Amino acid sequence: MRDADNDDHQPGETGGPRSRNAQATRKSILDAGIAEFCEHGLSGASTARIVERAGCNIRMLYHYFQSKELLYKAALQEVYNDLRSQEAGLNILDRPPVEAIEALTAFTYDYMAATPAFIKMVLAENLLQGEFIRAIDSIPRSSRPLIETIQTLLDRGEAAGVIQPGIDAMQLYISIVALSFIHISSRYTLSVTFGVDLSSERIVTERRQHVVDLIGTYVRPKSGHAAS
Amino acid sequence: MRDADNDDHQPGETGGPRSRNAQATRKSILDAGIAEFCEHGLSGASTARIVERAGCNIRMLYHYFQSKELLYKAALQEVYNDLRSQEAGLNILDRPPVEAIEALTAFTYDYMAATPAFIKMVLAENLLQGEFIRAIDSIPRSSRPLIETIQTLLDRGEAAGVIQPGIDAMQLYISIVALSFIHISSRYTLSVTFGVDLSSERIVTERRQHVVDLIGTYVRPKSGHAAS
DNA sequence: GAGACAATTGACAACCAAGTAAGTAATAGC
DNA sequence: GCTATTACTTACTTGGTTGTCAATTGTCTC
Repeated sequence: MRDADNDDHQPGETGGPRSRNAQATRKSILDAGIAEFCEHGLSGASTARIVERAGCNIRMLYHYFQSKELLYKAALQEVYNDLRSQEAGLNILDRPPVEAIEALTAFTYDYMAATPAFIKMVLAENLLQGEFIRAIDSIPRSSRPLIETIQTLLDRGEAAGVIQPGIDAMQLYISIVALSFIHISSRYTLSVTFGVDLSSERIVTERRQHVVDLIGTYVRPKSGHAAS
Repeated sequence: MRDADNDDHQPGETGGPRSRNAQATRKSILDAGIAEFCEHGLSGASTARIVERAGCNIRMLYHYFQSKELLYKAALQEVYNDLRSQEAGLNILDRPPVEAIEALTAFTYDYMAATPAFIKMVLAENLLQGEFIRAIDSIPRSSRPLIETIQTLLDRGEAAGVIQPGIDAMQLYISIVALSFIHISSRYTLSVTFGVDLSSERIVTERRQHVVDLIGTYVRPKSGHAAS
């Protein structure tokens, strides 16, 4: 990304960082934007605070991103790109169906636990009714390949008698996300209404087991003839 | 709170509405506030739009609620009160354990589907890190009675051999909420990434079945000796 | 070292927000 | 009827917002 790209005035490979480090400034603004949007949403975010976090002048934000909304759009794209590229490294098709689905569940759970920024950006975007995510070229239908992979696993497992017939791949994946998502996305409200700290390591670990169990139990055949 | 209910200078029951309808004005501002906070969150909400929706003057908002934040707090309390009072009418302890848990699941699913304002307020409040929900007297630990009810059902079912031993009541309830929540709370982002309209009646109905199934399968004993 | 150009900046304009002061007018009690 | 109360309103202040202009400074090429 650093040098293999689009600067039409690129004066050739010199090896050192360009002038006063434009790429680093851009990145620091993007990161600061993600943090700020996670804490305050789009309308609550302040461009002044963003550049304060980034340690640069407000003018740079407009120089690199034109407007607060375009920065938000770039931030949204960034967090989705990260998820998709991590998913791509999973290769669950190589594994036995039930094991593969449990691995996907564990991966999703761990990803959400490790990446609160993704969840917060998703919350913010849903409060905005998906106004921006629709307009990012790389995102629409980007989950389709994963759904097809899950469907393949379900078909294989069903044929082998190790998976309960009739499970819908999309509903299953939505449920995996749901179970991995809620205790982070609604951490504060749930913690208060239960009187328990859901961020505690004990609860997070217990829940991981619970979620993998729940999905594992669901996909296995009910009638106990798990042969083959 | 101090001004929440019966005015202490209530001059007796006269039958007609009080003077220039103070209660109706207050209620219309509260409702308009809920709608506005659902659409824009706390910081994105505009007091000018709220009073426009409510059909009254901006000064009335400050007269009845003192500030935008206190109106937000009142709105949050309102949506939680509604959920708790509906839950209270369920009486699931009278029913057989598995049936009771499936009924709770169906109720939760239907409530979330029918009450998007609850979900949106929860999202907004979590983006605010639960700053306000903690400060509402009636809410902290308000889910505890329900968790105890679920625990009682699980114990009974376990003793009768109709429920899988070792299930944690809180984790189970979190999962029920999760499964009922996600397709509403993340409707826009999920619809875009899947390329499917999750609000469609077909999907919503299919998902209800899926969720009840998932929970029902999980709580039943795995080893097939569902006796008694 | 000189010059050029890109990265960066301080100061500011235009705007919109929440919240307020001081008043108007409709209703209730006498 | 008249007076006191109080629901309600207009017009405004104050402060923060996004976005911009003109100028400055660092770095690279010559």
